[in-house]
Amino acid sequence: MLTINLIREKKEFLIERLKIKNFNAEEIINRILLLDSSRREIQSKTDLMQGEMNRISKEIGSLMKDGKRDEADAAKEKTYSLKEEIKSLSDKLIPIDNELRNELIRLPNIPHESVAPGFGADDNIIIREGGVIAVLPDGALPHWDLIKKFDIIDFELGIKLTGAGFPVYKGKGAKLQRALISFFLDEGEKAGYAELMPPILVNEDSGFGTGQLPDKEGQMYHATLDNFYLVPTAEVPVTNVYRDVILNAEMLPIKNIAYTPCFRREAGSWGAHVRGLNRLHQFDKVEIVRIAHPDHSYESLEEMVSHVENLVSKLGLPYRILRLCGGDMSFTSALTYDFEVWSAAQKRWLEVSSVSNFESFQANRLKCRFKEKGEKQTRLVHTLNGSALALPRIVAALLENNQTESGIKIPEVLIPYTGFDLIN
RNA sequence: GGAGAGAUGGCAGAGUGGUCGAAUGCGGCGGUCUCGAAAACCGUUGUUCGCCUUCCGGCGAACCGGGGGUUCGAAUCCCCCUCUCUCCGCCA
Repeated sequence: MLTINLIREKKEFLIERLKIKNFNAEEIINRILLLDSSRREIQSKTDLMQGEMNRISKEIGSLMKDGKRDEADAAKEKTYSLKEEIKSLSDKLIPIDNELRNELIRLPNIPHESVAPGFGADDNIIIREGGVIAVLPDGALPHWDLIKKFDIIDFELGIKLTGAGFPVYKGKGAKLQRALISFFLDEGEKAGYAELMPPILVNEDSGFGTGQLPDKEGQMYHATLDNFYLVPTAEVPVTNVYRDVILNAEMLPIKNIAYTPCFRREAGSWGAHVRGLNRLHQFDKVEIVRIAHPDHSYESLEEMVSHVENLVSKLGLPYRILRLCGGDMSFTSALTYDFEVWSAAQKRWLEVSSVSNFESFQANRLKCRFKEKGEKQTRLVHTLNGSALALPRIVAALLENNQTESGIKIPEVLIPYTGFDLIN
């Protein structure tokens, strides 16, 4: 959610910038400014009247104390009409406040100045590539055949237990999951991220804080009996740790890392390219989250990108980093880098991480602020997060890229975690 | 699941209708003292909104779990909701 101050001060700038996200904000912003000015007008009036009311009430109090009943009664007379006016004014304020809020949450975050215009994946800009794209031998298999061949992930069994998109990991497949999670967490810890293991069910306030609610509720599984949502990413519980919190500037940046399973309904997004591990309803992911000082959040973003880059290169996967164009960025993001790894048998790039700076957009919803030492004024923090990393497509790429005649070779860095160096 | 108790400022904890935004203690910040520190003493100490102000700031309103009500006036009375704790039951 953008702050009302920014909208008041930089209307034209906002309208221009939001065009980069292919969003026409003019109408909404005009409506917001109109609502805002009537809100303030009513607020000023009611404040004045309420002040008068408070004065009279105090007066009545002291008159009563002095036993001047008649004068007190006369003062009471004065309050009746005043009270009615206040009531009718504040009744007017309620729908205005509600509409203002509803309009405010419809505005997407403004893209960073480096974000290029565009409509989709084709307009994203490759900013860096790394690793070597291996040439596979004849007869190389896509990962959905490999997992059957080695019996390490069972989709049919998952369908029996739950439904499509809930695979069962078996044997070395299960152990590979554990190994990757531990590896990612350990690398994060080395880079100074403090680990959290949060709940994977969250309440409505948390869903609102990070921007999943109210608009994207169809993407989350909803436990209606208790009104909890299954987390689509650890971003939700971890970022909400800092909801309604005022931090000291010296505490920034806060760096957290968390592993959680992630649950996504993916309603309507099933189509081509979703075979095997490419898209699941439940998957594992390690997420890094930062709460940063607004003056330094882009340094944080760069550090997070380097961290993720380090992970994929340690795993020996060919990768590329994209800066998303305006049209491909999420509603809440100001700048997003996507990481893709090369899937040798599918011959396509698979997205394995998305690292974003939300600037103060989430912080404003979360009411996460900080105070500079000695300052009275609070400011909104910047929030950032990134996958480091999401497992399924990493596994897909590892299986496909590392297949040999004798089996699938485990990357060097994972062997201490798996305890084996070959899946065969 | 059954029975009871409670929710007050960063924390602890008073306050049952009239200067209560809220006693007191702790903590935090500033100062005195000190070579320095501790102790002691003095001062200060929340958030949001609105109006005014070039800055510092000033004035007003709201906030005592959330929402509604009674009243000239509510932390205090009434109703609803949420959450927490204790005991019993069940249980990884």
